[in-house]
Amino acid sequence: MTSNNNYELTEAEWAIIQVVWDKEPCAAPDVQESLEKSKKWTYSTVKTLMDRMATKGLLKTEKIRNLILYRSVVTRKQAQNSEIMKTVKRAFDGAFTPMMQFLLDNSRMSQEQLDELEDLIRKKRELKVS
Amino acid sequence: MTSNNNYELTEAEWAIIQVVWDKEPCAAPDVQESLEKSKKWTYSTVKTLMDRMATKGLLKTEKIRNLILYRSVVTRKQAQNSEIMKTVKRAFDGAFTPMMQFLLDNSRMSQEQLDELEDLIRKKRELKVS
DNA sequence: TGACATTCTTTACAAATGTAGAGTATTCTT
DNA sequence: AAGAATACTCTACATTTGTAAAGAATGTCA
Repeated sequence: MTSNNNYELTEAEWAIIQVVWDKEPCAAPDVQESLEKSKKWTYSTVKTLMDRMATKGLLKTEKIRNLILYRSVVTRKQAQNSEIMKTVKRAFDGAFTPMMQFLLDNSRMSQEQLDELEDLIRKKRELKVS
Repeated sequence: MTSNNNYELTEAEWAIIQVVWDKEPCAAPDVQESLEKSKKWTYSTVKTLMDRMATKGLLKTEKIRNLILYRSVVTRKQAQNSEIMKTVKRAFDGAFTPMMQFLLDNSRMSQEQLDELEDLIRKKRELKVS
């Protein structure tokens, strides 16, 4: 596993790939429409972004007649992971626990969310033991 | 509290401000020396970055004779917070718990770290109750 | 006071990112 | 088949980010 496990997406790329994950395979006009509300990008803009993403290897394409279908290459999980890694490296000197701590200290979480979290920890523990 | 609670730093800016937090007030040559090992930036580069940061309001300056002292304007905590916010918004649709879950699932944490975490949760609970 | 050292200022330039217009090719519809 | 609609390609341009050279200003020391 010496693969390049790093997939950094820009802000705009995040917006795009979210839609792709949701609807792939999909064409550029689809994506443009989906984002019409939130971003106000023209077709041109979306298409340019998507093609750049394909060049970068974030998306792959398949041409069917006059239509180009896009699919994701990186999974949501991979992208999330890269994003978190970037943050923990930049802002927490690479240390996870301080980052978690920060999250706990600074996010207002409901009783239920705290329960959930404890549960997750418990499960993680069990995995470790077995 | 309608203040602009958003301080996004670039990669390079993170490197710089970490040093500033450590040694402020400090001058550009100091920072350059501190980063000599990790980054291989020339004085020019560092100085340019710092001045841009001052323009953006990330740092402030005070001129003493021929020396310009820099200080941080945003605290580490603020910057960390912005960084995390960015990630949670981009990659987790703004939802904290899924992000935590992701962290738990995907980071290998030691037994001790899990203990620590549980402890933090407990403390958080107590705060809520009281 | 002249030479050296230090720090600053100005300017520049390439790559990445965000944004999109104009024109072309293809397909559909009547 | 011609016009309308759709999707694509090519080109462009401003801003931000990373990186730094060249030269001016200031301070220091013999």
